[in-house]
Amino acid sequence: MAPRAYPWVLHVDLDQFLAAVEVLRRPELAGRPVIVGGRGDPTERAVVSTASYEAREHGVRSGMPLRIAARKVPDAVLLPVDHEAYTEVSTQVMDTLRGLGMPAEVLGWDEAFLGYDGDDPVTAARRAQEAVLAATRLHCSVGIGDNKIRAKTATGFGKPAGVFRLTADTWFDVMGERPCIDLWGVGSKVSRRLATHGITTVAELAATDPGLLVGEFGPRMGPWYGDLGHGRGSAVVDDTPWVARGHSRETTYQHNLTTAEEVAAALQELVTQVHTDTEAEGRPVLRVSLKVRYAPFFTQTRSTKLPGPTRSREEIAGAILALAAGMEPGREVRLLGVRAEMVMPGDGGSAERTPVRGRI
DNA sequence: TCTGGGGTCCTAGGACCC
DNA sequence: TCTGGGGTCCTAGGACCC
Repeated sequence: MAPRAYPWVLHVDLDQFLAAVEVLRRPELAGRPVIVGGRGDPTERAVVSTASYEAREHGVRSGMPLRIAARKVPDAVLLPVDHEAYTEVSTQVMDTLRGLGMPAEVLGWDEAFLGYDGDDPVTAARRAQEAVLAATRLHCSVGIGDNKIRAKTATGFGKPAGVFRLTADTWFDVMGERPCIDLWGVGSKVSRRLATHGITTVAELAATDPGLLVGEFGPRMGPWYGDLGHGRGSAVVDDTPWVARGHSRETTYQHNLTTAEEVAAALQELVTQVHTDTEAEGRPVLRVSLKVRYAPFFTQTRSTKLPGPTRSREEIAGAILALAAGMEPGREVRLLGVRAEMVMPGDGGSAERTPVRGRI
């Protein structure tokens, strides 16, 4: 199906996805606080990926250091992240959704937009929930909106396992008095910058002079934030398969690297991983970047355009090592990362991009 | 409390060219 | 001797999301 706008957009979001998958294969964990993150070892440098609702009751959140989470909930079950397992279940979920006859735009492991062209979106949402439950025994929440922003926002009010509808007519009743940071795309930094202009709620953001927002955030982001305040956005659901612009691998080392030899060996490993990822797609690499996080937590990135597209591991390694030559000697390294940007299919590597912010 | 990993897009400044 | 204006490319950094 060619991407097009739909009168209704459904946003399907699995409830506590990683934790739910773990409980599925270990039913004795049902009802217990389950925390999935890192290698499941709270003494390591790692963070929480997903916590079950029982663990969230104790204040555990995604992104929290595993050590802190374990301290908050001493009797929690800590489990390692199992990418393969989640990918497999995610594929089942997305195939199930596509089987409903609506286009599905997949957002990650556990989320998708569906386009619905009919007059009973609530029934369509219930059908999606039932189908996912029947196929995988997983519960999901569904937000219904007249565009993607409102559908995505609605989902939060439907959790867990519910359905919620949000449209232009109800947007300000539901969201108007909420803080701007509740908006999808507004984080802590932007919310603070808005606050310096006295803008703290969604309704205030919507009422702000667009010129002020352009002055503060630039010609693209300014109008984007203004629209966000109104809940305005695209209703186009695009189910064409995702094509990555690049691949990256990074590692936070359990013990800081201290010697040039350690750094060189670690970079070779990361280059090999990234090269394997890009080769899996058979697409040449055009640009590489090196990310270095020095202890205690200072991050730098360096990137370079390659002389031409290449599929050679050695050429990529050479470019990364050249960038690494600029590293500060003698400084302990907490993290190293390597990224490779590939030529986009059907493109010499210089074609214009379709901006997602303008599309969503 | 001490901060993962894999992605995307936007902005800004400098270089370079006409 | 002091110095325009616009366009494009490249790189670094910022912000956000799942």
